Amino acid sequence: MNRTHTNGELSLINLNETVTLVGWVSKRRNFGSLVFIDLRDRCGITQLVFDETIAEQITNVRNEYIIEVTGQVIKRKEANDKLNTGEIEVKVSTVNIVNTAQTTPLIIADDTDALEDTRLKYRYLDLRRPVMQKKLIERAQITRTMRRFLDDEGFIEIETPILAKSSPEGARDYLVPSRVHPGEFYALPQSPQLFKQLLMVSGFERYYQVARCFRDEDLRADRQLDFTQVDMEMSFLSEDEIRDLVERMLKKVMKDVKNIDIKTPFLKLPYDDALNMYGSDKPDNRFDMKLNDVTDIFNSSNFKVFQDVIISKGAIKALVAHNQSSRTRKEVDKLVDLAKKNGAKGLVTLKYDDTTLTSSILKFLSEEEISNIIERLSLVNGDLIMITSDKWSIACTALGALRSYFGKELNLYSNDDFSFLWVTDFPLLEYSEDDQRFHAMHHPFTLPNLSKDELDKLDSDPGSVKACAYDIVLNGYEIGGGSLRIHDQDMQQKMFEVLGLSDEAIRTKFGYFIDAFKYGTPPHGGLAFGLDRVAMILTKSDSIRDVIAFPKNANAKCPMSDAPSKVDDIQLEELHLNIK
RNA sequence: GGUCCAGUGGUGUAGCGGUUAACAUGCCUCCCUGUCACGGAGGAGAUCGUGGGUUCGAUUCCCAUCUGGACCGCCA
Repeated sequence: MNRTHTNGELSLINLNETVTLVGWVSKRRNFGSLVFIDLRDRCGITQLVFDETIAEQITNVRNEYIIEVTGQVIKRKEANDKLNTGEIEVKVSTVNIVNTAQTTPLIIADDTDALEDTRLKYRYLDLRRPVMQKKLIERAQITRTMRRFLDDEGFIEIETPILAKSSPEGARDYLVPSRVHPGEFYALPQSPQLFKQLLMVSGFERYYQVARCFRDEDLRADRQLDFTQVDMEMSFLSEDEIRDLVERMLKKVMKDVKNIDIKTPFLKLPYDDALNMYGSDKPDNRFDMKLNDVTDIFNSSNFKVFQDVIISKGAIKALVAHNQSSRTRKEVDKLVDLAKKNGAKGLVTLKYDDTTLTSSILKFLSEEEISNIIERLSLVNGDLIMITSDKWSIACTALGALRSYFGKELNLYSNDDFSFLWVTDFPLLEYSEDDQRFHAMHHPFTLPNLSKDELDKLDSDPGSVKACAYDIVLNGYEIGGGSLRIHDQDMQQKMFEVLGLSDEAIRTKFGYFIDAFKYGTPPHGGLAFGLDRVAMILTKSDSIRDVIAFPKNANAKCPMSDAPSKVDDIQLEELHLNIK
């Protein structure tokens, strides 16, 4: 096609030029012998004018037809300042209908009224909407900027296998049956973790990959079955050096993609502080409203609930919401439900009006406790106080959920703000009541923050050991995480033991990995970004699905292609599979 | 696995024991030379997700089921 311009670029500079445009008919406005058509392509919209000499030729043209037109660029009588091309229009002299279109099941416009289910079923039409195109284009800009930055910093882009070995620690694996080896399976990678560490053993020093990863777990607004990580690994760098490099990369991304200058270095918040202050290991610090610890106030409380927690060495945490004391019983009950949903056994609420505390539990509290609360929480009239008591981490996260709720409900932050921070000093291990053993909080290759002669702490008090691990958080989302890795084979062996893996299990699952460490493994570490989440936040989308071209729905299905689907018996037979 | 919410013309919603099932938009026909969410006149289009129950009567109430969404569990 001989188009001379896209639909987003013509302006008064092109006045009187003869141009040829192609595109989709976005809208037609008919005045009988005078017709306007908004012609759309990925670059924008240009208004076409058909006068009485040619209007007849397009009487059958409908929305989403593709037409090719040639005409003269003329100045509009009245400009449309909503369009880049709003000062001009093209007076059409010849028109060619390139293709017709049925009426679309959804309106191809930014403010379509279709529900997401319909949009996903006709995703190819949904993606025609300029707003969706902008999101995917912005995502591509993010990836491009990251690639360029990493290339410039001496990173090598290396692809690792999609068909890999199953290592059932962590998320559930997607399995792929082997035709050649009956009864054996590949696993799709949850991340390229082991491969990238082996690339460090190989001596590439700096690796990255825009890697597809797969986890067979239930979906959420910010979680898909297959997703993309910008995966990086580096040798001979300290934690601080890695974080510095990542900060420079994000600074460049924010500048190139959003034209926003962000401040570096980012705030570094140890895990314990994040939980204590924000009730989350991925705090949104665009607004303040911090949690308060009030455990000591109730050290000798007569209130049974608090007593029990004191005895079991739990914590009592309080959250204060200003100007919320007028909430109705029903509204407060909603808050209690929200706290319970997030792990709390209950929630005590108090109101502070006319310099007086009121609450259903007031009768259990001493004068001293009451005055201590007022002082500790610096209460002012109109405050609503929420207190919960439990195991430290549960008390924190339950109130953290309430904090998030208020942040959103009361518009305590602006969506134009982008607040990055690091969460550091994660616990190395967390105890699983279900399995009666410790699990790696990050993964089993994370370097414990211990000197070599402190290693016995892994046996004596494993829960207290911190990891050389760090998450990068943006506006309350974990957008990336990483760690220094174990590079010493004895240490790695020790880790596996602590995690309760038998020698045999270690051998079959990670034998090749352990072996590699015998041949001179450099100190190394890295980080992986959740590209989808980064794109979601930067494009101000509500769901990760908006920045993925063809996502699955919450039920792990593709409404468009209907995947997953049944397969032929012959295929199953070839794969030596029987479906029960 | 669990909790909550929603299924009504193509699309998005209203109605919530008796309605000619309403509105917006889209679609079709006609009129219109300055619109850009064009305007005007007319028209077609819905077994109210499915199955059962209560009732003289169910789109409306109840139960089950299916579908979709949010969240919890889960996501090293």
